[in-house]
Amino acid sequence: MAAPRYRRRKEDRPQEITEAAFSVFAEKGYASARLDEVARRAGVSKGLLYLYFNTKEEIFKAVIKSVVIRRVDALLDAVDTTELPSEEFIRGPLLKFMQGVPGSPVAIVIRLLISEGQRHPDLVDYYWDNVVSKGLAAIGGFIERGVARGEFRETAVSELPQLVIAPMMLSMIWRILFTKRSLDTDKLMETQIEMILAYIKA
Amino acid sequence: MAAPRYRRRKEDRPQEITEAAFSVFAEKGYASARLDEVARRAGVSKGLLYLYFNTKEEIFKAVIKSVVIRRVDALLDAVDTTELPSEEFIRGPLLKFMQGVPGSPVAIVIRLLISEGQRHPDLVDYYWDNVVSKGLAAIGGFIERGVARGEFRETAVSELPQLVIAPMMLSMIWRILFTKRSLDTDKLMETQIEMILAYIKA
DNA sequence: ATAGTTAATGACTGGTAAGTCAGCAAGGTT
DNA sequence: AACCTTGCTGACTTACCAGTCATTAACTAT
Repeated sequence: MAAPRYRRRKEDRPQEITEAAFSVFAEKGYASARLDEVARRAGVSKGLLYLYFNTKEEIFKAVIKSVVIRRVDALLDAVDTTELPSEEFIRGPLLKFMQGVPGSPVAIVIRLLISEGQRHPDLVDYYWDNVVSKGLAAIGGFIERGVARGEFRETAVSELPQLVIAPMMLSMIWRILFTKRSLDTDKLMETQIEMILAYIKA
Repeated sequence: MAAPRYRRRKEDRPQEITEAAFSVFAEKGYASARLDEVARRAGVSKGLLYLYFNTKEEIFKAVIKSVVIRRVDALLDAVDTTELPSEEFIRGPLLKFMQGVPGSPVAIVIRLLISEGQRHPDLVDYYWDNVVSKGLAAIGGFIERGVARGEFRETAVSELPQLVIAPMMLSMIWRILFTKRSLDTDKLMETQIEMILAYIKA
């Protein structure tokens, strides 16, 4: 007896589709991504996509959200529960976290958002609410905690946690555009951290 | 006698077309931009586009190049000819230049390159050669000059001029994605400059 | 004026890809 | 085994848009 031509796996399909879609969007961007290609990589027919999602845009949003949902909480928890002095936490776990971002799926999401954000403002809001605002608040709050403890002095950095992540952003863009040209992105971020610490230390 | 339906203006057309195309690409991105719309905004027929350019891609490249060609040289000249001490030049003209970038067409070009760069590597090379490598070399060389003069000490910053422009990159991305959320991008860049100067001053 | 040159038009074509749907078959039910 | 439900298929439809080209008309030269 022949193997069945397909298996019914209702539970697994959505994730398989979003994973395939992520890889296609990552390579092609939203507009140039072909749903036929998504279906092919997911090992299903194109029609099946439309049983789980209504439009290409809906697939896109599901992809973004599926990537965002993971990860961020790890950092937030660490910030809340760490026993380390502020300076050591910043030099250690925070720096390591930042250094991991440019090579992670988050970088691809950022690129997709930069490209398509204007036409999907609700997605941008979602990303803001779940990643950016939380992340910045965590870093900012952490610095303020250091100030309250007398470890740091009061500087503009308290209100500009973006300074901490700026080299991370540049590293992401660099990798997207200038893979060929070498740049020690780890050292870039490390140096920024050293500079900030030297600047704010009491 | 009736006004003519159109005027023949061979000299002006290419620029008019690239300006119209820039505005459409800025709003829609490359893939979603419609050449009918470009023609409409340029006040010409679609067929005319193809008398001056062979493909949509060629128009895109002309747009990028037309924006890049301007501007950069101003900074480079200033770097070469300034009489100011390094620290004052960095605090003054260099900071002002950087603060102007996120609101300029350069920011839109960056967005287009982030979106489309993977499929137009020659454009990325062009941008690298004419903007990024020159700009970074100028900043890096300027810092090294300060070191040579004894104004600055030797630090990792000499090999990482990207640190200077990182907040500028973040500011561009911020404006693209999070226009609604306020951020004092001028102060962000200013603080970074202060921090770097404090860090590298002899 | 007249003829010649070429900038410019706009209806058309061909290819492409999102989205549809009638039928099929996997797997459960009795 | 016969029947039913529904996950799944893939050929099809429809709309759109980059790129074409036969035609028109603005300008030039004589």
